[in-house]
Amino acid sequence: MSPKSDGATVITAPETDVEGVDNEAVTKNLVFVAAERLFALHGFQNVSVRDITAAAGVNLASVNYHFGSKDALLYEIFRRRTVELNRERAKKLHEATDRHAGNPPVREILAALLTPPLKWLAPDHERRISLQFLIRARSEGTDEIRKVLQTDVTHLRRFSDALLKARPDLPSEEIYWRLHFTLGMLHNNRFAEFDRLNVLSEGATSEADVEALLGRMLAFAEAGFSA
Amino acid sequence: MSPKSDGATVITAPETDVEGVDNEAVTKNLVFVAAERLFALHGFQNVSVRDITAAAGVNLASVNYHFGSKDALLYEIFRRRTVELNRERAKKLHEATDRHAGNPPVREILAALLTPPLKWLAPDHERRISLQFLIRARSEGTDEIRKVLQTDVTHLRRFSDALLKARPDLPSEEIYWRLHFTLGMLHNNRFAEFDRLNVLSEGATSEADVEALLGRMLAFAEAGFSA
DNA sequence: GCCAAATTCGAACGGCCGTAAGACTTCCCC
DNA sequence: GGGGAAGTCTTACGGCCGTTCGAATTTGGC
Repeated sequence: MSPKSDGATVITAPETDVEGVDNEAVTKNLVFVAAERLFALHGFQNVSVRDITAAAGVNLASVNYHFGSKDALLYEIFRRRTVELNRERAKKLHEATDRHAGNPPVREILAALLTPPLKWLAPDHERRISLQFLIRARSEGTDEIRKVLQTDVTHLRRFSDALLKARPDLPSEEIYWRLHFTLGMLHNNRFAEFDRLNVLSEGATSEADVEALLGRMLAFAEAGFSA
Repeated sequence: MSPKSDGATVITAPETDVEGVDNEAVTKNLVFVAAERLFALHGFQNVSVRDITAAAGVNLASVNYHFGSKDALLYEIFRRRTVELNRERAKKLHEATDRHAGNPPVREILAALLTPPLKWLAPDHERRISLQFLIRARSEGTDEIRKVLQTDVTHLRRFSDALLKARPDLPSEEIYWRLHFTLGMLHNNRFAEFDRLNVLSEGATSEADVEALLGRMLAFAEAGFSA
């Protein structure tokens, strides 16, 4: 990506802290934020350590000093954002469970799964770029990330269990497949796919209204589960 | 990917011809088949020209001699497989249109869109690896591929037009969004995602039965369009 | 204000990459 | 069977990559 420009090459006001507060200007945080942004926009393989440190305005050796390696940096960003996103989802699922005496309907379960990432997608949301990062990391990440995605399904199981309970009439495999389909819909929300959709619809579709998008996705997925 | 092994490192019986017949052992075809396979399994960036030529059992310079560059090789594979897949889809859509006096129902349109790629997904289908290649190339490809995907929507428009006609009651934007969702479901059919699903379902799901998978996807998507 | 630890810095190393140059071989047409 | 084109081979070039090293600098506790 070297020949390209990036708007602002130096991150002046990162909105994310690495460990606590008052470390906005700390090198480690500058690297974290710049790397997340560049990985999300251009992909892991297309961004070099030099690109990251240049964008962050720090020394080349910073990545290896603070994170150990480029791979470890990617993994740390991935881990933190995943935890953050899944915590929001789990909280929503928990609330829905409380609201419905331990057995929420399909729509509420799907809402708990889809609402947090779609909220992040809003144009002015501070996690907008993080969501793009997560989507990319899922398919372009390192072997370690891929292994974690395949191995650690504890978070996802909360949702499949809830769905199994909400639809005891369906064969369990059917539940898993429909969950798989729903996740496919979600992970298709990449900038590039939106651009393609906008060309196809000649501007009739706008992903800026995430509330509307969430409503459409929920309606589509819920109908799919009721098939 | 150099440290890894790949089962068979030398392609002995390629099932694809570059231009006509009787060129199974021709260098260009050996490169084409080996590259498609390696790109599909490991991704474009993780496969070097040396990996390809070694797997094909040909000289290092073959890629640049026959295709011009590594990028051009990727693009040629992408273009050929895309044309082939879209031809099958267009044929099915055309047949459905004939069968229904120019106005096929939603399910038949979706079947024309989904059946060819899902057929390719069958364990013994000769295009199984090609489909994985196409899915990967869509998100990991070069700038040129990404530009083509965004610019050339003529093929996709055949399907959106058919859907608009089948559901004139729906706002056009709604049609485009639901088509976008359906494509998301389709593009989620990667080996890695199947593995994850199998772990989650503890083996209850099997992607080997593509007929059943097609039926599930069609049912889910059709229900989504009927929401 | 001192000292040790933590951090930042400039510079370079070894390695793999895509590509090209040039010699050599094979093929095919006349 | 001779000659030119097409294809194959060896070799290496220039470049960017992730990482590391040792020196310089800053930081924080006393």
